[in-house]
Amino acid sequence: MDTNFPDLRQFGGAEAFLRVCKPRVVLEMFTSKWTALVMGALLDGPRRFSELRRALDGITQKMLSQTLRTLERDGLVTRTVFPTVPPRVDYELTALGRSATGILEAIGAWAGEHADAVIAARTTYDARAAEPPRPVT
Amino acid sequence: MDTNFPDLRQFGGAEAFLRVCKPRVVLEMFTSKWTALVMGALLDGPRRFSELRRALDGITQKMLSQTLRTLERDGLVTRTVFPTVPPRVDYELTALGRSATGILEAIGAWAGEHADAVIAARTTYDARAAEPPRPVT
DNA sequence: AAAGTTGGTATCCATCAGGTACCTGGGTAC
DNA sequence: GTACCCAGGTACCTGATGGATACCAACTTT
Repeated sequence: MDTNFPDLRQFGGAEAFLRVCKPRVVLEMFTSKWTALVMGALLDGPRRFSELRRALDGITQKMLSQTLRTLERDGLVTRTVFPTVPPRVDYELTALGRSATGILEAIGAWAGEHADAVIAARTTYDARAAEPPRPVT
Repeated sequence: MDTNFPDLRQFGGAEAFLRVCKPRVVLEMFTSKWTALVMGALLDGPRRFSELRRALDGITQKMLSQTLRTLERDGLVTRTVFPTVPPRVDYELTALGRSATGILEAIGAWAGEHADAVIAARTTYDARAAEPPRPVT
């Protein structure tokens, strides 16, 4: 089965390839700790900052605003400021953002089917690694 | 649209929730720099260590063996040692591992459709951020 | 005897994500 | 006066990730 794994030398090595690889860009959108959770909390519709902060019980202000800033920069979330008093800021998934949650659903679906197998494999592996070393007969 | 975002307080906060969240376990399988690339290089069939090292032009021995060790622990890859000389070690995707590449394909598919939009959004956002600050009329 | 091949491990170091703590600043409630 | 709400910003600290380098144990080749 000849799948088309690229010849990385043509890109100047793996490092250079990773910098131009679009799936990698997408993958990195979700690698940060809070991204998926914040997007999940926005699925039901727009939310304001303090609502999110409560929904994501335990997130710090810094990480919430940092995560939202990144999502906004990537075009996944809009930020709307109402110049009322007290100030109010709404965050809402864009169409792009909603479509991106499809990836999270795919991960969730696979996790539903296979996460237990992964966890079991880890347990087995760790148990084997902890065994007393073989006597060198 | 009432999607079922969990009440994190019931888990003792987001931090505690993340520790038991299976999609999170799966997500973290792919967060490390080389995982996806190594799995991609194994799609065509079993490969030995030095073949992978050449295919992943630029990866260090340490990172390759570390990544493979993690994949083996998660049950995605098997490691077969041939006690020949010089030593030979084959790595091969398990059925679980092959099914996990489906996630990478989903990411790749979404990237094909939307990565440009994300990149464009970033450019726009960065340009706006670099604008001279508004005069406070 | 020296050097190469294979598949590693050990050690040190730089970078960075994430967390803590404290700041702003206008307005309201006590 | 004091304290707290909102929506953040900023400085500093730490632990994990990953990279560079050196070393290793066979055994073969030159």
